Amino acid sequence: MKNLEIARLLDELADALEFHGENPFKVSAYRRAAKILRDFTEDIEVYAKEGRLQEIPGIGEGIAKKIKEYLETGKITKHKEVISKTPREILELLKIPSLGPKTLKLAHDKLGVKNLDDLKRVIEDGSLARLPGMGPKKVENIKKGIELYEGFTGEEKRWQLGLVIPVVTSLVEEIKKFPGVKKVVPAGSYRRMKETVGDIDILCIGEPGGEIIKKFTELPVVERVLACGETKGSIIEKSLKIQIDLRVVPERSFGAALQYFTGSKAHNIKLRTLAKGKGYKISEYGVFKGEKYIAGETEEDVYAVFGLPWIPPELREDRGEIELALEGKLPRLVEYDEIKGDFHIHSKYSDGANTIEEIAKKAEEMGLEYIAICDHSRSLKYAGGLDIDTLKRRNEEIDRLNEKFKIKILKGMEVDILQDGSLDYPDPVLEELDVVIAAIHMGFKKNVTERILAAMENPLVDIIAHPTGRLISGREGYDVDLEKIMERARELGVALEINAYFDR
DNA sequence: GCCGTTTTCGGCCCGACTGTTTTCAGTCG
Ligand SMILES: Nc1nc2c(ncn2[C@H]2C[C@H](O)[C@@H](COP(=O)(O)OP(=O)(O)OP(=O)(O)O)O2)c(=O)[nH]1
Ligand SMILES: [Mg+2]
Ligand SMILES: [Mg+2]
Ligand SMILES: [Zn+2]
Repeated sequence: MKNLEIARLLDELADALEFHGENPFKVSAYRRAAKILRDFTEDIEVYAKEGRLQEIPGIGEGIAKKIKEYLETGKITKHKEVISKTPREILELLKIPSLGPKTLKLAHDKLGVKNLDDLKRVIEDGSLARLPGMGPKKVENIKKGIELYEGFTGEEKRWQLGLVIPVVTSLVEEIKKFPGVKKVVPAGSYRRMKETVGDIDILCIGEPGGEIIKKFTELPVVERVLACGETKGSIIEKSLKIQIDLRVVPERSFGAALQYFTGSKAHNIKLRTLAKGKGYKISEYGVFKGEKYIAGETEEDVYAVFGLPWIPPELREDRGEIELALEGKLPRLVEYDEIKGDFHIHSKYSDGANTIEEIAKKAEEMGLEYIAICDHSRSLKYAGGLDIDTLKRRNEEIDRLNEKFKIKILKGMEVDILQDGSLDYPDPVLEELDVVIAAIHMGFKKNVTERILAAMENPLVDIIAHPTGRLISGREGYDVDLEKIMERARELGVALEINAYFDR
């Protein structure tokens, strides 16, 4: 699939055009198209072949032509042209916080800055600070930006959602203790439950101009203060070196502000444009008609002004959710309280963190009806895979615990699919189990589709674990024909796992 | 560059923080 390659080129074209001072709306149009391609789940080449590119909102005549050109020739002439008159390393410098396209262009035109070393030189010799509109403080901020930039390694840094949860939870508790704070909630990509987050966004109710932001920037977890104003502040947090943005609004704006701060940006722009068309204005302070405040206390109120139901944050990506909401056709999402059990739990017998008893207790507290303990099988040595005797002992322990607990504890295993497609235990061992998950953990490149298909043919196999094999910010998925696997799984009644662990 | 039951031209979301300004530009959310 060439979606990502094309997205990268369009983004680079946008950066270069912006550097050269092109119309900002044109620049946005390229960026928007790049994002659409990056989020596109189908192969753009198929769309191109069928002549349907312009059916995609945000892709018009010009960009459709460029996509076709790339698919046919492997390049985009316009991109080549613009890049050829742009110094090779200069666009990279746009990643430096507080250095944007205008300043960069100025430094390039007036001082001949072409790369990071040039930039550092004009900072040190004072020439950057003497340019019109520049001054010592701006230069100091760019200098700090360079330090941050050199701290990121290579690509834009993002954090797995599960890794930031403890930081967010404890921070929210800290902020709740500030005087004058009524409510504190996480927003941004964290609330939208994205796989990874680029920062942490937190909203609170309080009086603007109070001490809240100042206190936030003085917390012990603060490594560096990036901004500190009346209604918002930004810091870098010590343990993860992640940026945290705090926004403060009054109570009557809480819903509008939560809507704004939850995003996504594209969702906000779509909603605000819709409002504007109907003669309203939406900001983080509320919905307004002229000067008049119409709504803003809750998110429901804000959406309701436009005849929309409340839209779950997980859907707010401008991927058609606003159109569906308008038609009253939003999909119903599975809620936590609908989850009846968990089929994939590792215990201390293999690489889990807890004993089966501890797990059962916790699961009962969570209101689950059943759990399946599915430890790793014997070949997976690095994850404490169980030999047949240990498995037997573990099963006996589960029998004993089932007498003690109300919750049903199932005997399961996550059995490795070996290189030849056979399973890691003989059938008589599998027959002792209530649940058999089959999974590939070794040989990701070798005949994955065939091996999974072979494993599914065994009538003792109930579930295929993590069928894509991807690790979020770790590893591309297996080279696997998922459609083939889905088709056969349906025929055989084998379940395909949706693994919700935060790096899967 | 994209887009359109008020438009095929002329708009394109809206606001905070900072530094450099004497009324605003740049950067960011
Ligand atoms: N209306 C509007 N809202 C924005 C804009 N940029 C950001 N926001 C809102 C929506 C975002 O979800 C929210 C937080 O901004 P972030 O830059 O932290 O983005 P977000 O958390 O969505 O993604 P991230 O994982 O941090 O990259 O602020 C913008 O240009 N316009
Ligand atoms: Mg964010
Ligand atoms: Mg943010
Ligand atoms: Zn596994």
